[in-house]
Amino acid sequence: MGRLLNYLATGLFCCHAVYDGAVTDVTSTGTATTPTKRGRGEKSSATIYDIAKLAGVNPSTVSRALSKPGRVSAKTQKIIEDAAAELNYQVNPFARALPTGRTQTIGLIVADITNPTFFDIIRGAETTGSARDYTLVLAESAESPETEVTAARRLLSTVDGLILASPRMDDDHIRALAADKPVAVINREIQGVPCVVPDVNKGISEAVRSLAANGHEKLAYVAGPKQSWMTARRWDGVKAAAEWSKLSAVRLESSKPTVDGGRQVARDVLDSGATAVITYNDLLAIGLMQELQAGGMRVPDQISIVGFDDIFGADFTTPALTTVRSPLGECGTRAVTILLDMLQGQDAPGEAVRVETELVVRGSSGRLLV
Amino acid sequence: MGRLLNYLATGLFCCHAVYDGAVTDVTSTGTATTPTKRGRGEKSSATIYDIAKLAGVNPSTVSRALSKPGRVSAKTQKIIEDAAAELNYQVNPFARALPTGRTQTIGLIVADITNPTFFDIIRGAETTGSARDYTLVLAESAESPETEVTAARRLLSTVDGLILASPRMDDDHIRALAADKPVAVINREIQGVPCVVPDVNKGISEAVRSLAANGHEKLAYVAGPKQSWMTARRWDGVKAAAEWSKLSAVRLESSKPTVDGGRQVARDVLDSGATAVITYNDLLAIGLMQELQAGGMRVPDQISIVGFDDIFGADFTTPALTTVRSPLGECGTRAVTILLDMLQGQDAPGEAVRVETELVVRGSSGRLLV
DNA sequence: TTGTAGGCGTTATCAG
DNA sequence: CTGATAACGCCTACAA
Repeated sequence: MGRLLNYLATGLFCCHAVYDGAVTDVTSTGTATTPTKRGRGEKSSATIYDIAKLAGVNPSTVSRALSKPGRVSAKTQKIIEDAAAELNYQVNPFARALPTGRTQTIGLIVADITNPTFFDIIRGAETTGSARDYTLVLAESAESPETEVTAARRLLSTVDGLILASPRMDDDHIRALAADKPVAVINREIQGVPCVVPDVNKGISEAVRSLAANGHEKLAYVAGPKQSWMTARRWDGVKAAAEWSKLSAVRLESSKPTVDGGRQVARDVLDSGATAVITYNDLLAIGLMQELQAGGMRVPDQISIVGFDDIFGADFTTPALTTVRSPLGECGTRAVTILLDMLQGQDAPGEAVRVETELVVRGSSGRLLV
Repeated sequence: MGRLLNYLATGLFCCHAVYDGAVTDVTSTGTATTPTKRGRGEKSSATIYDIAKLAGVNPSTVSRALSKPGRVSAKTQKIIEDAAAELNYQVNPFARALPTGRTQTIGLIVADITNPTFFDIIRGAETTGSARDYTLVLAESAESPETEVTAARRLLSTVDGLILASPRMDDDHIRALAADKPVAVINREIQGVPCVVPDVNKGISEAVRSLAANGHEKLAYVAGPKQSWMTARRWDGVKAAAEWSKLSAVRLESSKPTVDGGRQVARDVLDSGATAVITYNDLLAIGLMQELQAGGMRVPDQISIVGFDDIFGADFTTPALTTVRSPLGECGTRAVTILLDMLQGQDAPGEAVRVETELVVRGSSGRLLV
């Protein structure tokens, strides 16, 4: 029954009119040597056949003129363009995609649309994509590896290339996708697949050094989701930098990488005795800070907090959040660029593209006032 | 030259292999009565022809079995499904879209991806869309009416329905789009087009009443972009509520509806002598609050600030922002629902769908301490 | 340079 | 219930 309604609904589409007409035509002409659809008063978009008729040339010539200018005499070119303009012709992307395989779209899959981390990536991708005339198709995996593969497979068949932001599925799945069509990965490094990865080391060592310089000796790292490739990288970075700066570092787990998760981990942070905390992301940092402040702690006098990413809103807090900024927007941009370059035949970059992270010092970190 | 590269790039696509083979086939068979593409070892997705061959039935039967189950005998149905599974068949959405007109996608155009207001809308739309098996296609208009029409036209030809969030183009353009395909508008009301609009009155009157109850007598409204339909509605609401509560209300202009714009308008706010401010959106409120606090004002003791929307991060500030919440996510959801219902043949709702706004009292508003 | 004639994968019509 | 077969709109060898 849903089906029926579904079917009737096509009445809303312009092309339905075509059908009605086409049927009549066929019964009368038999062999449709003249695929001419005559004017159904409506707006139902014009085809290259309409243009051809109006310009007095063959449809194929129209196709050539419109898709690869230069393969047609300047004169007919103009005639055709004028006709196209007059009918305000628009290519039918689907019809073009069929023989061509190209859709002028790129897909982006994010783990969680709710997470502001991805906002910048989305924006970066949309902006640089549409600058090169590509449309962005968005999907979310809801942090589930399974949903992610499904969504990826579905998308992959409709787009020219796919971007996976912080993917949760395993490496092999990703490689399988990449074997089909150009794929770029953000926030994770996978051999043989083009990746854009913030290089956490610079930012982290800046952060740890700054903390050490401010008299901190005991550091805690609040980790993110276990499946996250990044949470491990960041912890590695923190460990290494701490060692180098002769700080002790302890790793704490969070239930989820959100403001709420941050609140919940406050107890553990306190118990750990650390005077400085670096969190897996800004959300955790913000939640943690709120909870600690609510408990009477003074930030940064008694405890310093450093977040990660510099998401939208990180500077809304009081004190504003010190954080290791990942150029998320740039990641989106770079990923799209890589994809489009591959689409033009260029090789994928041999190894992961690294974008710099940097410490953004704001109010939530500073000297320890015993 | 870019063209050439472009062309070569198709080698990356699975379907290129089909071409190579097809060409060979044609030269040998002449009339392609057997459109059979034989196995090109690759993964290049299977077609209903492959299934048909494997199942020993006609392609058209496969099509029926797969698209509208029930029009085929239970037995063959199963055979076909098994075959499809074995070849892990996936429909080609483009091929399907061509005769059908349906693409299983809906488009969403936002004025500014940068603006967190839209994040919730995007999320709501993506979520409820994909729950009903629709994919979201995203585009931005960069606040420009022209870009918006262009993007809209381009999108419209590729999607089943279109959502316009806070559109900047004029009513007639929108009606024209709506005449072609189902269109839903968020944050603006247009006769004859399905709209989802937060009903500001409830939230605003709550806000103004609360302000009045706290001893405020002079109110300022910081307006948003001139082209924004909403900025006018909100000002209307504020004026009316103020009158009702016997407050004086003055309208101030902002340069842009951002944190920065909020900072810049601080001077005017001070000069106005108002002790309470309602801003067009949260961003303005946050910027304004930061600037006032930087200048030594105490919020809310000396001045109360009320934002609009309750965007992500509105509660990161100190004091947390009091704001009139618009259920943006719900707007996205509702818009998609309307669209999909229309796609199923239901009528568009006769008049604008109103979603409730409500005052969220947090720390930035309160009693005036002279 | 332009016209001719398939074919891309699906759906839909019309016989059987 | 199932098989042919013609569209859908566009692209591209190949021939003229």
